[in-house]
Amino acid sequence: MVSPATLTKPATLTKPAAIAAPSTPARLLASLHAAILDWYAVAARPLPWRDPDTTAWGVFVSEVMAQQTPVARVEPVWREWLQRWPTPAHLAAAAPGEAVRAWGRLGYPRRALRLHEAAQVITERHGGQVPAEPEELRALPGVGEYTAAAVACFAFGVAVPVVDTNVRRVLVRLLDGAEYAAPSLTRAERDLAAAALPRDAGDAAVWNVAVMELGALICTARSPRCGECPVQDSCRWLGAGRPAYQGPARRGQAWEGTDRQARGALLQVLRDAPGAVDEAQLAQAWPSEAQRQRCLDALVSEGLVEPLANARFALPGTQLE
DNA sequence: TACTCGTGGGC
DNA sequence: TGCCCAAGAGT
Repeated sequence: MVSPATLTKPATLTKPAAIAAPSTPARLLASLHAAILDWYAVAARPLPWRDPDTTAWGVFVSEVMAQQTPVARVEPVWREWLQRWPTPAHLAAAAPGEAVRAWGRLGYPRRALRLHEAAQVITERHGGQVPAEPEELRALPGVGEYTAAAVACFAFGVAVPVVDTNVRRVLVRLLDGAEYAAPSLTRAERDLAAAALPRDAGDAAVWNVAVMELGALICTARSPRCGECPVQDSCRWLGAGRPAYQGPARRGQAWEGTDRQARGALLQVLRDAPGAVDEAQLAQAWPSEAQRQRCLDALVSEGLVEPLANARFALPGTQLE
């Protein structure tokens, strides 16, 4: 394989690399592979979607649910979904509002809607089978670069780099010596992840999930357990004395009084009601009228809420007679 | 690119 | 205790 560092581009298109991709010697890379794969073999959590019997659909659902949501919270909801909708066709046949309701409190409920849309596309255009190629997966609603790679790799064994927030943090600490990765995924990080991928396809699939697991359990964002890390002796960040992050300041997510809080309150009312709700019930959940109207309009236009007659509302396709 | 989009647990 | 952040995607 050609080292990314040897690829040449016109100077005008070359951006400064957030990560100075070190041309990691093959010998060091091999020892990192062995240490992390060995660690994963004994430390991996028994997540149900890692079971060899789990279908590609099960993997797909788990990856969408885990977007920005801790996996510990995903597990019980995932079990309910797979029992209720064991194939894409089962979900596609359900009302979209039922997907939103069954999403529960995982957050970002538009993911439930997109998962429902993806199930319809898979059913109608892919013969009910989750596609195996990253490019086909990427075309499905709610599937971005990460999820496409994750499903291709974990469900079908396709040897592509899988780069999530855990992988980014592990690689930047281990190989670049920084505490945190840049705010957004850079070209240099993609190159680094590709260069770090084991050549053996079988090892590559396990490597991806193993690095993710290392980031989730050991190389955590807040309080990394460096003393338990299988590659602590090779870590540039630890070796440098764990220097503090020097990049652009991360802005916190405002919450109190935001539209996100309002939308969450409104949708909770609709999730918890068996059928339609009226204006008064929504007003009780969010008294500010202007903001309530704005958020309700947005929820309707996004397809998360269905307006009914007489100023009543319901989850889409779920209103009772 | 920068911003929006939920929710809850750990430190 | 409040703040940070979690297997990102869409615009």
